[in-house]
Amino acid sequence: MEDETFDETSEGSSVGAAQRVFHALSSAPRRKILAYLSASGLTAGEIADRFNMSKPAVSQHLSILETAGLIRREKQGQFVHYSLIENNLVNTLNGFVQEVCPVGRPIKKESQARARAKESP
Amino acid sequence: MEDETFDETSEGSSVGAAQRVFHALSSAPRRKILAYLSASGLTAGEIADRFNMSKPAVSQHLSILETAGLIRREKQGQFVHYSLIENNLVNTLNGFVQEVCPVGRPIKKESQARARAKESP
DNA sequence: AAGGTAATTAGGTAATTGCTTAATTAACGA
DNA sequence: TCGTTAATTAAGCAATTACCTAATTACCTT
Repeated sequence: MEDETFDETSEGSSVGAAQRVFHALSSAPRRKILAYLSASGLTAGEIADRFNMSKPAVSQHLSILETAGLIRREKQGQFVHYSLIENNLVNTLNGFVQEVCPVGRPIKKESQARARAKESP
Repeated sequence: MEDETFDETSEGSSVGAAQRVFHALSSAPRRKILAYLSASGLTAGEIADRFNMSKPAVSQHLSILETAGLIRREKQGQFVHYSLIENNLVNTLNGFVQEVCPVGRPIKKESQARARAKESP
């Protein structure tokens, strides 16, 4: 059993990757940050400017997203540049859906339906 | 703009569907419940038996999952039968991934890869 | 109607979250 | 080297969460 997705109730080890990802996604500001980064990489300051929230607060959100493996941090001079790592998000969510809705059926169909809807409006 | 996914920062109305789903998923016990229900419907008691947690605690988790539209509650005599609603989960997660990783590309590919992996081991 | 079981609601508490402001670290430019 | 800007770390606080036990509601059986 190479599960890991649901075993994080057991107190044995640290928090588990899936738990980190789902926790990261449970916050509206953090999802909003992901959405911003999906368009282009941004510095911490540029991200903070888009929120009614102190810079340190945004910085914490960024660190949670980074720990979850959803974004990447790159120091460039005095700026810190953040960008999206799509893979972990897609793998985790998809893995979970596969677990809960056995076989790829539902999400594949939905995904295709949505793709069609976007192509032909 | 019929977004709604990221607008829940605005204090206008109540909590927003996506927020409820993501919050519901941020808890390991709740994800575990969904996994149990993916195999078959269960009564509240049968679910509680699978956890080292009081019945009322499990009941709360069930109510959060129900409010998020992820599970369905059906009273059958003195028992309460719970079962999965796949649609909301799939729609929300997929919608979010579409938002963050534009066009259906990544999750569709991943989904297919995983489906293949399960079919031919 | 009485007693038993299933489940939820109510009330309380310790731990965690999500922010704030102040202090610190690091890099740039004159 | 000094002042400025970018970003994080630190410290503190109000509000929320996640659980518990006790009480309640609903239904079934006799």
